[in-house]
Amino acid sequence: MRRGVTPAIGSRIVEVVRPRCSRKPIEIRPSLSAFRRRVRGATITGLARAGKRVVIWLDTEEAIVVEPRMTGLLLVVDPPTQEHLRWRLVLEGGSLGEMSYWDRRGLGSVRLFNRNEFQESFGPDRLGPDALGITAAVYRQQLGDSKREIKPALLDQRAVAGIGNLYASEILFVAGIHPQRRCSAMNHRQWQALSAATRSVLAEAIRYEGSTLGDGTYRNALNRQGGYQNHHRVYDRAGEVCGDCRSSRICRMVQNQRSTFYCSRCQKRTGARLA
DNA sequence: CCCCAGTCCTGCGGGC
DNA sequence: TGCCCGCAGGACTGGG
Repeated sequence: MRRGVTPAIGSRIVEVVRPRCSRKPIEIRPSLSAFRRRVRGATITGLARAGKRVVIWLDTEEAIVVEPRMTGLLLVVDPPTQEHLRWRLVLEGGSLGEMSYWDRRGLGSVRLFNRNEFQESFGPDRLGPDALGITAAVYRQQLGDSKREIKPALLDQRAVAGIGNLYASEILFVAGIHPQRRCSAMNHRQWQALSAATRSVLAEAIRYEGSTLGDGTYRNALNRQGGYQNHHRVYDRAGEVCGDCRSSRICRMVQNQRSTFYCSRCQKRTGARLA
C-alpha cells in the first residue's frame, strides 16, 4: 500500500474531500474543516509506514496517518465502489491527480498529527520495532521475559510492529514453532528461526502484493488483487493436508478470540525447524 | 501483566 | 428462498 502511493511525493494538496457516501463516515481527525485548513496548499514530502499505518508527511511538518484496519484501501485509481469511498485528496503539481481512501467496513481512520502528537502516538512506547527488519536479539529483548503464548504476543504492536493475524500463523509455521509456545520458554534457536521466518514471510508477501482473501477486499494502490493467498501454508486451510509433512492435517484453534492455523506435526511444542 | 468480552462496522456463507 | 448466526486482514477500553 505504501509503495503504491509513493508517486504522490512532490504533489501539492489542493483539497480534501469527504465524498457523499451512503455509509456512516469513518473517523477523520481533526474535523474536516480544520483538516482542510491545515493541509490545503501543503506538499507531500514523503511516504512512510508506522507498523500497519501509512504516513503521509507534509512540508508543514505534519503527517496524515491512514489506518486501514481490516478493509481499508489507499488508492491512486478509481475505487471498487463509490458507496464505500470515504475520503479523497485532490492533488496537483505531480504525476497523480488524487489519492483515495476506500473502506468497506469503515473501521479504519484518517488522522492528522503534528510532530509531537505523532511521536506520542507512534513512538517506541506505543509501537515496537518494525517486523520487516526484526532480529533474534530484538525479538528476545521485546518478548523474551513474557509468559504469554507466542502467537498472541506476535500480534502485540507494542512488542513488534506490523504483524497481523494471517501472517502470525504463516510465520510460526515456517519457523516450526507451536503457537502456544510460551515466549519465556523459547530458546536461542527458536528466536533465530522466528526472526528469519518473520522476515522471509513478510518479504515474500510483499513481493506478491499481499493476500486477497475470500471476500476479495484487499487490493493494492492500483486496485489490483494480491497473490500471496495462493502461497498460504496454513491460514484458512483447516482440514487440508499439510504441504510440508504431507501426513497431518492443518488445525484451527482460537487464541485471544482470534483464529490460529498450524500443523501439529510440523510445529511441536518444543524445538524449532532449522533457521 | 495479561486475558476476556465488548465496541466500532459491513457483508458473506452456512445451517435450518 | 429467506432469515439468523457466526465470522472476518484490527485496535482499543474497562473489568477481573
